[in-house]
Amino acid sequence: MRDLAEIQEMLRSAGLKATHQRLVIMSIVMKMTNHPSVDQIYGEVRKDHPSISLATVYKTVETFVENGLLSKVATREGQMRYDPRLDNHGHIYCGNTKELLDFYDDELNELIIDFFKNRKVNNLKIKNITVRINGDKIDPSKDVIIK
Amino acid sequence: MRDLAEIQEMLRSAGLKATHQRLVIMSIVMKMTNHPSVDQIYGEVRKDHPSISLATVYKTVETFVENGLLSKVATREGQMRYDPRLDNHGHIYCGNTKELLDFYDDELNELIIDFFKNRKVNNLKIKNITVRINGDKIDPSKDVIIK
DNA sequence: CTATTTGCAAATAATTTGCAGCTGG
DNA sequence: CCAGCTGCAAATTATTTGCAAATAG
Repeated sequence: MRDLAEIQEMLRSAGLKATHQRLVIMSIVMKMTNHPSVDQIYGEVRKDHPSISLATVYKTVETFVENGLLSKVATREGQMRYDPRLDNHGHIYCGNTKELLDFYDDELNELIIDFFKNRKVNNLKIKNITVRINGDKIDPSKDVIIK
Repeated sequence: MRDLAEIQEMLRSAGLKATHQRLVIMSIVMKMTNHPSVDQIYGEVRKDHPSISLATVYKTVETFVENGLLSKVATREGQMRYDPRLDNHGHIYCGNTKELLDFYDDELNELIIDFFKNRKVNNLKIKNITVRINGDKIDPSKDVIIK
């Protein structure tokens, strides 16, 4: 768990004012592991800080994305989710539970990087390449585990 | 270009009534190569068939997706697009032009299938695995080519 | 002090719904 | 004929915007 001073520093070095609202929102998003939607973030925020508005949550997470502090992912159904992890990773999307899960696999990353070294993609400046596994959880009360 | 009789047959064998609206919409989606949005489909539809309503286009493409005649993909920004191709393929998304392009690469498919043979994904019924390349077109007037 | 940021309420955009009337088989 | 489909308009949902008041640095 990161403390507020650290988040404050993170915001400053991104050139953003470290407002109360931003500190609250960032610390909550970092606590929520599973790619929350704006509504879910707002739901958490309002518990302790009911005066922070929904519009502020929208504006704030968008600011974070623009400044590279969060990334933004669409689910298969087009709902936007926010992810505090910025490094290269894949996603697992469970259509039945609507969960969007990170998955890390260096071997897969390497495989894909190697693959595209041998292909030439013309007229495109690649920002990133992601692998997404879509499926349904068999037992919704248990976790998905890759090994 | 597929003819109407063929589409009619396709609808019937999916257990759907071959209505005028469905024939028009399906033939237009099959003509549009680059993953149209509902609005883009509606834009084409109304040229020749101004009496077909937007709501009908929404309902119809959704019916097609439910019956496996089209697939539905969200762009990185969460906009829904419809794709007449159902086989396994990757997507290239150009952030600047908002184009969503199919890309076929058997070698990559095979690589990924092999990779997941050696991984065990527990508690998930996998529906599909897709690779998405996100980037920006360098020259928006030219095509992206992979070779 | 002042450029940014916030909260509110209203605006916009995308999609869904209820229901009466139409139509394919 | 009649279950399923369509068109319309209204409802819902998600997100954005304009602007006056608040505030970080």
